[in-house]
Amino acid sequence: MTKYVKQTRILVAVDCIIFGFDGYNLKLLLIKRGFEPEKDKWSLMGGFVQSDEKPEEAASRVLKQLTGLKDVYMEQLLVFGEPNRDPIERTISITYFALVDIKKYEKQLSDDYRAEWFPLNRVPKLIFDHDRMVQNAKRKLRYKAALHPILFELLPEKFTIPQILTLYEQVYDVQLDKRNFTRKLRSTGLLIKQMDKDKENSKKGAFYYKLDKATYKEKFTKFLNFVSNPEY
Amino acid sequence: MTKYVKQTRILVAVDCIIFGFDGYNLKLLLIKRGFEPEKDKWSLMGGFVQSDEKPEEAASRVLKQLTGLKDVYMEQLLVFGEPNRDPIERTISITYFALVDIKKYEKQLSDDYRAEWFPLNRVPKLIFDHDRMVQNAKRKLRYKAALHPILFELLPEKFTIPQILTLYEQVYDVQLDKRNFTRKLRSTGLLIKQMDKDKENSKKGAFYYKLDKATYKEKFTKFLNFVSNPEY
DNA sequence: CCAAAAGTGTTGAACATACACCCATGG
DNA sequence: CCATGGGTGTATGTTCAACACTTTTGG
Repeated sequence: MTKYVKQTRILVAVDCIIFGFDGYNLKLLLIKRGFEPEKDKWSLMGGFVQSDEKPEEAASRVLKQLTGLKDVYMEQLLVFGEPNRDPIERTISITYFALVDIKKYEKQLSDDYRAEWFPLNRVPKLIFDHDRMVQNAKRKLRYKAALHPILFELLPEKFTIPQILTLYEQVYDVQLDKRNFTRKLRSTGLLIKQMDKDKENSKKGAFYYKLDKATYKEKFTKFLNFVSNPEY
Repeated sequence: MTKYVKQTRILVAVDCIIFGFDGYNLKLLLIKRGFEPEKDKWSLMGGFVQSDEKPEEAASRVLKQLTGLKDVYMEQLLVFGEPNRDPIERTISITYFALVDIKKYEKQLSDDYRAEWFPLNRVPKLIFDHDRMVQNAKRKLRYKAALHPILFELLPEKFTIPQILTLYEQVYDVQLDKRNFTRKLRSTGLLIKQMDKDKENSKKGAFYYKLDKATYKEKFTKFLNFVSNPEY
């Protein structure tokens, strides 16, 4: 059968907004662009969708290239498609956000792409419309995390309650009451208490917890309420 | 400057999942496809993104072509991009949902495209992956409408509380308590009571309301709670 | 006058918030 | 022994869900 005639074919790219949490700050992984235009400027990690590839496969591939990680939590966000967003040639970009455990990220790989983690409030100016992409992703992260337990994806396998608290405070830029927060968290049934403690951050030490994977999956679509009236 | 070499250019389309409400049932607007492949099969309304056009402009254009309506509530949903989803040539489709006041839709225009409204539970088999697109849009509609007052976009300028109740019941396929629902609705401050009544559906007659546009805009991003623990 | 739909009122339970205190321990 | 951060407990107000009754009017 014949092709669709007289229609414009367009370059399709993916761009990844990669969030990480180091225990203190929420961070964004950026790279220095290796080719023209805008060579050596800060940019999101991205790549073109190949001819035999689904967009989500392209996003996973790109993420793996940069971080060495697979099976990472990713979610499709907005498409950015203004005709002139890329000065070289029209390119439509599908954005994804990725939530990674920053400690699993292998430092040496970053050097290939000259990657760097930036605290969210110190992100440099980015190329093209990548600033808007980041804004949108931050907004979406807040929105989603207010209702679903996705922030656990940012934590290592073993984590403490004070760590989660800090994470939520970082994401929403608010102070939370640790007592009420702890109660809510425990009541979800998502946590399994471990026997050992993290003694790095305090003298008393804080118990480690693991995520109850079964409950996590089951309750993922249920609406939670860790943050009341979040701004997003 | 040179173009990006050796990359695949791909057809980019938009497909619109158009919801309407006739006072009794939630409906979907479909067309009979006018060209091969899959000519004369039921399909979503769609079109290719033109070379000078943003994707959202393409979606608005396509919607206007079919319904004659502009300034319609639209929202970008998922991108469907499997390499073989269109058998003729690879096409990536960006989906949008549109919420229209069914009464503003002019019947005669539909004939050009052989369009028809289908109650959501009687939607025929659609071409390609359009079934999945509809499923996704239904899910997203439920999700969004549980938290934000978007369903007002489906109602005419003047509407009654029993009408909104029916609408929510249709969307979530549940029975709601009219007393609790009415109280929640009134407490939002979104409604302005009119002096006249709709006498079509009951002997007593139900007061008309209008949407308070200012409050609507202001409260749009606030989380509401018309439906508790919605399935989505 | 009565059926059918609109509209108002009450109450107990669940949940959220605000706030105060004890615990463990490294230095 | 004390400063520091971890952890538990309680009282109060708000919100939600369950439920019963009155109002209006066309036929």
